[in-house]
Amino acid sequence: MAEETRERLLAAAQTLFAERGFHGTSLAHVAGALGLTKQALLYHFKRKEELYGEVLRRISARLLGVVRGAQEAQGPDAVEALTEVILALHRASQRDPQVTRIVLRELLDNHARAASAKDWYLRPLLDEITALLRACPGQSRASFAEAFALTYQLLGAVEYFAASGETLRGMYGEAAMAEVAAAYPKALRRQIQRLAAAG
Amino acid sequence: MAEETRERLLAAAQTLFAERGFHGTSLAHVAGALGLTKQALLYHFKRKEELYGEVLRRISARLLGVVRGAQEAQGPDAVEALTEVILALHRASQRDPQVTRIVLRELLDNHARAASAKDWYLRPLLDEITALLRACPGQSRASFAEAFALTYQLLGAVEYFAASGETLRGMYGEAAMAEVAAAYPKALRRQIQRLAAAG
DNA sequence: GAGCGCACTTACCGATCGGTAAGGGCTCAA
DNA sequence: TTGAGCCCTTACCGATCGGTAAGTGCGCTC
Repeated sequence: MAEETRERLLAAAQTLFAERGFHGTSLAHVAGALGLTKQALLYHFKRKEELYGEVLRRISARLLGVVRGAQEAQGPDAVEALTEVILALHRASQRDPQVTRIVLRELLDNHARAASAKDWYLRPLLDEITALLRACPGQSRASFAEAFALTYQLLGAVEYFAASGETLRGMYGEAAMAEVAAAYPKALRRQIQRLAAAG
Repeated sequence: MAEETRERLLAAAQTLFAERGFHGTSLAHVAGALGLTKQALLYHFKRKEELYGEVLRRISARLLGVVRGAQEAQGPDAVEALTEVILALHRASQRDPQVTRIVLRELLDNHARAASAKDWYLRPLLDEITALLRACPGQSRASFAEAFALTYQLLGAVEYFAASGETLRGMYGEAAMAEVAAAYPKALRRQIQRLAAAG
């Protein structure tokens, strides 16, 4: 079946793009991961950019799903919803660091392209978190810029940590980093509560 | 003079590595930025890795200089010193986003290599910030893991924002992002004071 | 002014890149 | 039994990659 091969190719491509980036990943390498030739890959995706674009599209849909899901699981309380959204992003990024890696790479590689695209694929995510933040009692009088700065601090804290995971484990050891990983969501939660609470 | 050419090659290489990554940067491209052939570059640096390594070495030395400088400019007050260190890193990353981009790329590309290197070139930076944090009254009873989590949240907030600058400007416009950039150090300062203060 | 070495060139190498062209084997319908 | 179409193959293309080998011109020393 073509559909199954397509899925497996996309999975292999996601792994390799995350690991080695767009330039560092060859079509032959992706196809080889399934025991196929690169022409089999080119049969399913006409160009390398098409393959990459499809990987990105699925990632962005999935991230948005994480955010929406966390948001809906909570009631209308903005602080709780914001907390759950950030923690859900943190959990997702820890469970599957590939996604974080690719998002970061996209930020680095295609900042020129992304800059001209008003509708960057992560923008809905940013806008939703910022809106949630401004709905919190502690930030009710915050300007867009102030709320956005806080959004980015939260997002940066989540994503940067996820991207660093493997390096940190190598540096400090598995045990020490397990402790840090346990402390991380608690610290995130505390930070959100401090800045979201009234007063 | 050889030394001057070497410096200019390193500067060009830094720009291109930041922009397109290790795999996406060719020796011919770096040399071409100076109007030279790639063999001129290979005369000064025997291998591509040697060029890249030298760029990394200078960046790490410079970052450590920023941290040490900010630390020494302050008195023995840990909260003030920590604040100044983080803000100095923020200013440096805003002034010269290339450095941030390369550090992030290194995190993504060489996590396997970096993981086996116990002395990753950014480790002193992490350790110093963590030590500063634990010297703050609000964190005096924090474990290493707890303090390290906070360190990484601060660092992530600084670096992720710097790496995103160009994309964000393209998405939200120059004016809006100028406001955010103005709000950012204030938000960082507030966050540090909240978590570092006694109580 | 002959010789020497520094800084750089042209010429070339094999490997690998993304992508095209053409064909082969398989299934299934008529 | 034949023909169509799907999925994948081998064969090949020009461009570009990092890197080697062998000069070349220029300035300096003796």
